[in-house]
Amino acid sequence: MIKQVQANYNPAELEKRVREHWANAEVYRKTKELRASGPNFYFVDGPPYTTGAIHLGTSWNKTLKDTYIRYRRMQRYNVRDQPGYDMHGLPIEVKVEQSIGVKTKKEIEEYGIDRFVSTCKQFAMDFQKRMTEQFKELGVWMDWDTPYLTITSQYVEAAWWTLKRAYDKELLAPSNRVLSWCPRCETALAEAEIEYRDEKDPSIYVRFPLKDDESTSLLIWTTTPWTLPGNLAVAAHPDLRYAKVRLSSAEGDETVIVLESLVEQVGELGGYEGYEVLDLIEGDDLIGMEYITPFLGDVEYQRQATGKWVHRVIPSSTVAAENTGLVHIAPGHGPEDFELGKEFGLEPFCPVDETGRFTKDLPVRYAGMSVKEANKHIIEELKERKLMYSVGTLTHRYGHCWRCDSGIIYRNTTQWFLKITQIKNLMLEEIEKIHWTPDWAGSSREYDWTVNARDWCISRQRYWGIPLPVWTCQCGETKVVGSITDLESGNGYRKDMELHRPWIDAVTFKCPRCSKQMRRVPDVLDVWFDSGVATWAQLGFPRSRAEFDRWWPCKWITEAHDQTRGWFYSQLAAGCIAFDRAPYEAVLMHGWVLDPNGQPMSKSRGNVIEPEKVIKDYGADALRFYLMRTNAPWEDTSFQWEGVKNARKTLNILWNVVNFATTYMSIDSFEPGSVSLEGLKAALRPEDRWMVSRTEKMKGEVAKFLNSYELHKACRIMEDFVLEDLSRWYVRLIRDRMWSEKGDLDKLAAYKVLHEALLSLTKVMAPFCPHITEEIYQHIDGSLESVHMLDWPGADTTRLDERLDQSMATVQELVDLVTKARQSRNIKLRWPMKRVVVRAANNDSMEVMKQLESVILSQANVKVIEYIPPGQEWGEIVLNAEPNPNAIGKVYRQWASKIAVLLKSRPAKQIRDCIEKGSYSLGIEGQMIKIEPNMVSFTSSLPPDVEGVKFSGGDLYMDFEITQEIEAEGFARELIRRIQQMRKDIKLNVEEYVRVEVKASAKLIEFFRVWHDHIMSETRCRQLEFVDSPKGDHTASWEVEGEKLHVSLTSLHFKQAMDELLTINGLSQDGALALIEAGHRSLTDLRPLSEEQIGNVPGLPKADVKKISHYLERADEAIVPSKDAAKPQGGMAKEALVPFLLRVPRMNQVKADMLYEAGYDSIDKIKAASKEDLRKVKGMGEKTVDEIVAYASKGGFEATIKCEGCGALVPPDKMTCPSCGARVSIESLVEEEDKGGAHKPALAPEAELERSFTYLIKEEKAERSYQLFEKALAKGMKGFCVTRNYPLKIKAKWNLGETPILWLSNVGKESSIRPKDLEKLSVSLEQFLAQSEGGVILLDGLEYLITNNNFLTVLRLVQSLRDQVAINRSILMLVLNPSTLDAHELNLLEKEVDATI
RNA sequence: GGGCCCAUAGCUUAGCCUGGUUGGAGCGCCCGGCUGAUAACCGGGAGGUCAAGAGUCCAAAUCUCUUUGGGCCCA
Repeated sequence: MIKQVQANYNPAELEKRVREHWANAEVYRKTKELRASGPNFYFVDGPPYTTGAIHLGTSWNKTLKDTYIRYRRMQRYNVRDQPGYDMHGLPIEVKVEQSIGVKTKKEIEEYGIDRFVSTCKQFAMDFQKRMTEQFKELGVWMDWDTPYLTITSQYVEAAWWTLKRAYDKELLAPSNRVLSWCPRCETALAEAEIEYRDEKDPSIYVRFPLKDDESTSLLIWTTTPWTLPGNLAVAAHPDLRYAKVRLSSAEGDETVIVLESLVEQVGELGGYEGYEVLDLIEGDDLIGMEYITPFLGDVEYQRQATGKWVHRVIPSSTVAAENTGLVHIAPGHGPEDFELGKEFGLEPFCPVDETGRFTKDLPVRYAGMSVKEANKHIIEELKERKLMYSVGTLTHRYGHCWRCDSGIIYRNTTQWFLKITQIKNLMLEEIEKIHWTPDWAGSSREYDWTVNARDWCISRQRYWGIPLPVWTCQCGETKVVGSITDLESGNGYRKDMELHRPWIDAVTFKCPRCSKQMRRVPDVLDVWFDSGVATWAQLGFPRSRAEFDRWWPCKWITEAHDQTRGWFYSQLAAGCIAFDRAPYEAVLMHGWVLDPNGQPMSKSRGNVIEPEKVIKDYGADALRFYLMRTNAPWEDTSFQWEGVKNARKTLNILWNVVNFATTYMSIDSFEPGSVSLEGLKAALRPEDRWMVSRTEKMKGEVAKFLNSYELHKACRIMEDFVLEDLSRWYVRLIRDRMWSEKGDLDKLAAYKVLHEALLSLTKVMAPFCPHITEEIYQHIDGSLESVHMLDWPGADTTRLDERLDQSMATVQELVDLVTKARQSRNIKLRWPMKRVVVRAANNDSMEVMKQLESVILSQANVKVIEYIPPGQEWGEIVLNAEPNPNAIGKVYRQWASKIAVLLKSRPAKQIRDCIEKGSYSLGIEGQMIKIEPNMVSFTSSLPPDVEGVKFSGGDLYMDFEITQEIEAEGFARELIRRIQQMRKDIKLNVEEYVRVEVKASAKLIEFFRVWHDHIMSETRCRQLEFVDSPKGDHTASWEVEGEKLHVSLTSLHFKQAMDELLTINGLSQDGALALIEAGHRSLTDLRPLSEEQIGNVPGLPKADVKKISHYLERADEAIVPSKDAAKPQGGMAKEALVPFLLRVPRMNQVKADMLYEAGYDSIDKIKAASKEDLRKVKGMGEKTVDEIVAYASKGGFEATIKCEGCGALVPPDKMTCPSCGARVSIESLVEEEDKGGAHKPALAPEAELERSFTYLIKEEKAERSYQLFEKALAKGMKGFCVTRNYPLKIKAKWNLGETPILWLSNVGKESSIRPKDLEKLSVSLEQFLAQSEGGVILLDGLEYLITNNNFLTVLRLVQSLRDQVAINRSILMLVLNPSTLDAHELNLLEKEVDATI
């Protein structure tokens, strides 16, 4: 069944409602169950890190995931969608440190590792919950109830198992190396944990004097002075040429060795003006040269250091031709230095402790000083000791700890490594097997990163992480625990123990070799390793294999490009270690959401835009649509509010189209399932077939782009479909058809096509915008509980019609051209155009035009289309022959002017035809004159008022000739517009009456006379006169289409008098006007008049005369309202009731009898019964009860059904069609009913409305109210309807007879009342109440009045109306959509009325 | 310093792979229309050295190279 949607698209409310529906009906669970038997699709969620609220990038990430999960489900895949959270690691430790106010590891240990770790866990859990809520707000469907968390024992076990695998394959081993180190966190860092940013550092050139010749120095360059105490060698490139050079200046000279090519540069830097190359030395020959290291005297280690290469020049081909070409080597302070040191037997001397301070290996003046601090002291000291050649500063990129931002240092320690270098080739092969989108994400980026990868240091000297499962013994024995079972043999193991530090540290093993105690290496794992095992950890592997065998490996993942070094990599490495293959098969690498200026969003920049804010303002669907529409997924998106706004606008237009469709379809009770497109084939207009074709094309393209991950293109296809095809074209074309007779096939065809288009769009859009599509689906179909349970709609290529598509494009172009031409000539679309002439480019295009002629006629507002067959000229084009006197004169001299005259007088076409064939001849004075092509040129001119233009279908001529009729109507409208403008200018009340005097040409006045009445009614004019000199309150002159208009306008000041007179109950507007025009402008004026005198007022309707007298007599009588009438008790005979009951789905004779015997002897009683009540009746099952309630609340007992066989109407108490005898089928209503959830309207307790009562009827959409109203009317009561709906629609839908309908609208027509004008509304209502003793008023749309005024004002109106109703023994029904008010207001309203329904 | 990606109107972008009339849209701006989708909707207009430079070609937004700026990932 088609249900009309709410008039306005309100995403906040809609999305909340949809999510409630999902929750209440357990739609997510049911959808998964529906697909349980489909092919498996293992999706793995890259776990976000639980350290803050989600940002827009996370929103995009989850949106992409959700979209594809939904899409795959629609394709019937059984998708595994467990969300994950990454919950260990330094970031959380840092946050917790801040919250408990500690800074160092020492302080943490004082605080207690157990307390610290518990706090970390709590912190992570809190954020996990918070983030989950935010993801739900986005409409993401994942298995939120059972996420995988990296902190569970199951997860830890999987990580351990993986490390054990690595150990067994000799890929896990401790190693002493120089690594990046964070001095604040006091732990080693992996490459992935270092962030680079610009920083200023000293840039110093230092003299290393040669041992054999201290007057000559090697010049080295460094940005880290603090590494100089650790210097053990200098590296030179063996293949480059160096120079020994004397640098000189006025102040002295010195001799240094630097790279030859850098001599000049170095000299300048040292402030020298001249230089002399003393010797050129090949790098090779420098090798072995001994120098004096700067801290030789001070540092015990340096003095003691032994080795062939200590304090000598060593060769290295990594030395670059920069700075001096000589590189200071400190093997304890740099990875490359370390490697070189290993090669040349230099120990990694590292006088720096874990907090980044110098150790006691250095003299007291440095010991205990942080290296950063030491820099300036070292610089000073080197200056004093004349070893400093030059000091400067340099801005360069320097590594920082990813969490605390401290500058990293390099230290030499022993850490545990995964030997990536040994499995690199396998990893590279696997990268090539994975399907990457875009392909360079894999072939370039991931490949490049992996090629350069080094062994992965996975040990961290911290607390909150997966414990390194390595136990060691003093004797050197090592044990790696690969499972909880392995752990059970340890001392201190307790069942189900917490596997985190410090608890795990208590577990020890007896060494199998020496029987001493083995203790755990106290490190925890690099948190980047955690997520690497996600694909098997979440399946419970290795503890259980079943899930693993069923799902693994993962089919698809999607994350941002920063995960190249992150999750893409960690999974690849872990997978290759554990299973010798990549754990995922396909990757979509997406971009980042940058701020509006293209900068990454970060707290430190202060440019973070929160997704919640965006959702609050525009809705999750708009945000999702924006994110996916704006860019290719793999490109960064610079976030723009405008973009989201625009997305919302698109959705709004879609909503409006749906509103349009459902309005008419629901009025006509259109059943899309009752007809097929094939069945309607004969009734389809060309534009319908066009729409059908467009729909199929759209479906196919969306699928195509989804498959290629070009979501932006898919979104644009859908957007174009909504805006261009539906809203701007098809809806425009079919609008008129909506108003034709019910059951008209032509209309039915439009309904069906529009419905099909909307349903198809809803389906393909469902993965992108899950909320709005759900709401639309439930209104236009709703046969399943959710749009997300539907199958993906394949495109029906047999319905494609490329040619028609092309034709329509041509027609659209034509209409556009006409619109454009109208605009440039200032001819409005509402002035019909006399004709257009199409000169078709070919037969095909002429056919096209003819086929779609009706479209052109209506959309271009043209009276006639004329066609000129291809190849022919339009007969009305005038061809002119223009003689060229110059050319003619040269040949025929004296005859030239005569020839010219003759040429002009002959038919130009004939001349041209002959010339085209060869030549044209004239005879003058017996001479044959031959006209050569150069002697004449041709011009063509169009008839007056015709404009010609080329278009893709040929040539188009538009005839703008304005006939008398067109002109008359046009000018009348112009005058109306001018008068209305003048009314506005003097700020006249829109309801005030005026007198208008017009001076214009005789022609215009003639036109105006034709339209006289129309002009008056459109402008609330009581007197329209044509005079020579218009006079009045306000005069103006206008120039319209070359005509002069002088208009004067005078307010008749009727408004106030009208208002006063209309307080007379029942007095008509015309009556009031008549009184005023007769000079009776107030109630006081009327009092002295006799009934006869009143009767003599010209133009006063007889009925009004009575009302006035009545009013004058009644004065202030008070009538006490009676509220005590008993409610009706209508029982029905069993035989009468049962047939009604039998129409309820699931009902049968036995059940119906039982119901009756249980006391439900009337329809009303059944309607009033709650589910609980009905359940008490013996034999009533839950499902049956649900059906009864659903049936009753949908008005089933009152509804007729259209017979599928013959179309006749079947009354509500019949099961067979009275006309053809076919049995009607009743479908279950329960599913639809459940959907609304919270807002189920209360059922009307009685069928009869009580006189003198005011009712408040709470309905989402006024249905029941109108039924009650109809009933009251049927009993002969006079009715009065006030509604914000369009009156004709109401009339079409309900049988209201001649009942007056007052339209609440800002349109400003006579039959309408502006919603702000409560005064007028109350006057009209009171008037009705007074004139019809015992009438019934339906006031539909109370919320509209409330939003346009304020609540209390409306409440006062309700009070006064209620009293009037009671006095007049009438009935007032106030219809209200309860969801638009808050509870408090609703309460107040309910107090004021006599009964609430 | 290296790898990858990006650069088109004030903003967001299509077109580039496969070179070819006048580089399309949307938003914003200006002007207008409609008032039976109306807290909407529709039309028109102005606005572009296609980041800069060089090359290939009859022809370059498109292909190639260089430079500049931005993003990510690394040294």
